Amino acid sequence: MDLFKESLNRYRLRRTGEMQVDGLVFINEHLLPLVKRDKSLEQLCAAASLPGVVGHVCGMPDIHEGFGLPIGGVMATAEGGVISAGAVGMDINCGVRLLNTNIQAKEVPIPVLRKLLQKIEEYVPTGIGKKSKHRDMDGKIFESVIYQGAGSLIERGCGWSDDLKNTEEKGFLSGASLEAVSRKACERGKEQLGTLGGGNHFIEVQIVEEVYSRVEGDLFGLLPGMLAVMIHTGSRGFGHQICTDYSRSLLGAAKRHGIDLPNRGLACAPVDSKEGRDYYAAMACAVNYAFANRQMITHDVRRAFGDVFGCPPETLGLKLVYDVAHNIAKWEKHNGKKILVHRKGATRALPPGHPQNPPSYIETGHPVLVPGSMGTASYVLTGTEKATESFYSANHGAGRKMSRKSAIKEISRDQFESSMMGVLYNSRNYKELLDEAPVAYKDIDQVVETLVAIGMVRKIARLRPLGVIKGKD
DNA sequence: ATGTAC
Repeated sequence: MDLFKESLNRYRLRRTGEMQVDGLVFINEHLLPLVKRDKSLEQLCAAASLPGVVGHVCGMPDIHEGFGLPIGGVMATAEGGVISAGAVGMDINCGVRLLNTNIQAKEVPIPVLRKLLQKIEEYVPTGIGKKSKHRDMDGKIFESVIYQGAGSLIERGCGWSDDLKNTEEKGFLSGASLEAVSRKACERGKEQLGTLGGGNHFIEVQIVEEVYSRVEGDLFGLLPGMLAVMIHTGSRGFGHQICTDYSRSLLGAAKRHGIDLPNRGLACAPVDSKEGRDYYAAMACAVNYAFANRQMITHDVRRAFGDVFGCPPETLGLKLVYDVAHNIAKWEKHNGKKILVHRKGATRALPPGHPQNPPSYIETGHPVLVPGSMGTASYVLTGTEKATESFYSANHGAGRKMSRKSAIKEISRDQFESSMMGVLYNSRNYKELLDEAPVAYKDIDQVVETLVAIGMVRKIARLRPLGVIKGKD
């Protein structure tokens, strides 16, 4: 593997062997050794060998090994190129949304915060395999969610009209078709709308700890000392099943279309083939489902705030700052060409003035939401014109540095508890949260500063967790 | 990430 430093925090993986394009890795000296311990750079090289890949295959500073494309990877293909399920990820449209509030954190004593977390948990089922409490949301409503995304729920009173304009793609991707989705996936999906899930998914009550740029902070409704709520979840068992189904069928498709796969995780088919079109249609279903899932949880979080503070939720602010997808493939125009950008553990980060920004954020660029690990800070960023090489993408979080298995084995109780000082969390048994312990993740400040130093993103605000809800069994 | 199994 031929990796060399080209400029500050920017490394080139030069084309060798089957690679069609170079790779670019945005990383600093502190993070690079962590990345070299796993197979993520090899996985970038493998992705660079797929037919029709264009530009550079990119690695973000939070990159780590995944199934197919590494998490923290961006791969774009041209019309006539391929689409790959493993380059989107298991959790299709895993993403983050942020709500602001007009509540001063210092006015909320710990017992009230605890009550708030309990009330949210009462409304939002958390953990693997959990089912929706919105039993009225199955059947017909499932179908409208699949085709209309978050808007379908807002029409039904589970949200405010402004929510949609502050959601990436207005909460819906066109081209969805349930005909491309297995019955099994639908059965799983129907039962899980409005559930959090497990793993790195969370709902956090945060304090706006620092605002770096007043103009954007004011525009996003993020003022120092105020409470905010961050929601991190995706398409649950629905998207997972779709990825599982297509990872298999795309293997056969690749073979039929004469594509020599570097590994099974990158199973793919030409975008204009039957299999490629079907995967896109199924992925769009899961994208819309995930936007709706975050919308439903938003609705439940607002209800919980209203209950605990004893007033209508809209009097507490609770406006949707933004909602971004972290795992998605989308047709976008770059340099005048229509390309299919696969982002897996990467966030779109449009620069100011870009027409795809919502009108209210056109002057600044939309908020880029980057969650830290449980117990550590999250960031709100904006994109810049310098991120053209990554197709206007930024990192999606801190990124793991330990596997779940080794985290459970190696992290002590003392280490866990000291890393969670000052943060409420919903478990008495620290062991069930060990795989998500802050020490299992890279340093979020290092990760964010890597891109800030290059000028690919700007810091707007830093949010510190006060209370976190994680999924557990 | 995930009813951690075809």
